[in-house]
Amino acid sequence: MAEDHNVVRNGIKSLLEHESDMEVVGDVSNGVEALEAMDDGIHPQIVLVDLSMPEMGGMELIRNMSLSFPYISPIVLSMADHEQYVIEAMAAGARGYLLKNVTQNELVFAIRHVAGGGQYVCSELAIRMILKNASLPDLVQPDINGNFDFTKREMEVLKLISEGYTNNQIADKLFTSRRTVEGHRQSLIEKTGVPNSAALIMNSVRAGILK
Amino acid sequence: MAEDHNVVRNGIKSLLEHESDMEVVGDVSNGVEALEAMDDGIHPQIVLVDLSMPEMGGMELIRNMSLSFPYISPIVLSMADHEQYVIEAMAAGARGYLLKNVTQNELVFAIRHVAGGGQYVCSELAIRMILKNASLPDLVQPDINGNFDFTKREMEVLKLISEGYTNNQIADKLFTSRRTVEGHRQSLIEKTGVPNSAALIMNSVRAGILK
DNA sequence: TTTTAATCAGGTATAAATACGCAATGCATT
DNA sequence: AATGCATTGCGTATTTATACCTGATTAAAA
Repeated sequence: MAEDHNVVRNGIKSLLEHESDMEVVGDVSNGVEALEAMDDGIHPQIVLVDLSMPEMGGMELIRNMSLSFPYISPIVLSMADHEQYVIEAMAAGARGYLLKNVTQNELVFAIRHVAGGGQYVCSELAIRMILKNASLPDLVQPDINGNFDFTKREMEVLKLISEGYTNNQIADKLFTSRRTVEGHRQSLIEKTGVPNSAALIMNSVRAGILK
Repeated sequence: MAEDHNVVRNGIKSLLEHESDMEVVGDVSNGVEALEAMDDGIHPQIVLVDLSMPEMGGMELIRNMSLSFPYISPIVLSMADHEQYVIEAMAAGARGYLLKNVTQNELVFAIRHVAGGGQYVCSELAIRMILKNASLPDLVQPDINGNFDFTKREMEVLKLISEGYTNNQIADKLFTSRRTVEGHRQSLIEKTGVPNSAALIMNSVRAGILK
């Protein structure tokens, strides 16, 4: 555990020690101490990391850890419920992100889940982010899609083109002939009024047809 | 439980009955039967709902439930990992969404969490949706794609490629030779580790390099 | 100062895409 | 029954892209 508030640290510590399959092998109050402990051979499966700590904060600790000790999984345990932090932390190498108001059950589950190789964001944050970020695309895209009318087959071909497959490879995947795929490709290009496949992809992404 | 595959239903059922605080009070194989059971007075705290069922599917069941039995919490348990389904289901009134490949631990935790008034989306889906829909361009993608450092010239060429120009046309615009442009194009493709220009564009847009 | 990286450029060869014309099938709508 | 449309498929020709190789110049970094 890396957490600068003693009360919090000890509270969570005693909480976890009640779990028969968990053991707190070290607790430090900032990132520098955490790295020192790991250099000294303390290599836990999981490190619970607070974001705001003196000396070296949690984000920097995670970045350092993922370079030096990639097999140790950091889980952020923070009060900061800014969604950007979640993204940033996960990008930096965190395997989980928990708010400090999670229940004991969720904390324990998250630790086991990450220890088992999973990733976890606490449900409160996850739900909020999902409903917030995903509601727009759902409403916007159907409208944008309306302007183009690609057929099902053309959509399949379009997707495979965007993934870099050649006409021959696409033909194999769709169990049809190269010439047919060529036909679909051309019809895609004609419909979008674009000179070639690169521009077709660009256009389709902009129009929200490709994700 | 509302699930049309007997084996699945019975498997999960026996799984849950091992939990001392859980009891399966009814199991049906489609939405109509589920509503009938509730009309007959069977009012569980939680209903595990499969999306694809005959007669009445899970989505419709959830919509009906949230009108007639708002105090019963539906949790989707489905193989469908389309992200739109998550949004749709939650909007329809589901309090949770689980993929069928969740671990027993996660299933049990999710049920308790929802029973306690929370909402839950299984971590696999949650993580995927969060990282995908949030501002990937700035934070996540650079880490995933790693070695994206295109030079100024490469960026110019990349932009022109995305606009559909051929190597020759690009050469004219940049007052250089076709061969040089070809070189830049290849280096772009190599750096991104992608097979051709269409995939290059797709990748660059996703990474937020092209806008 | 040596080295690295970017930009430039040519050669050669193959693979792939683009452009055009043509036509049969199946499927749904009118 | 007829119409439109999607899907399928072939042939031919040209253009473009891709995959290798090579090397020169310049500017910045080690």
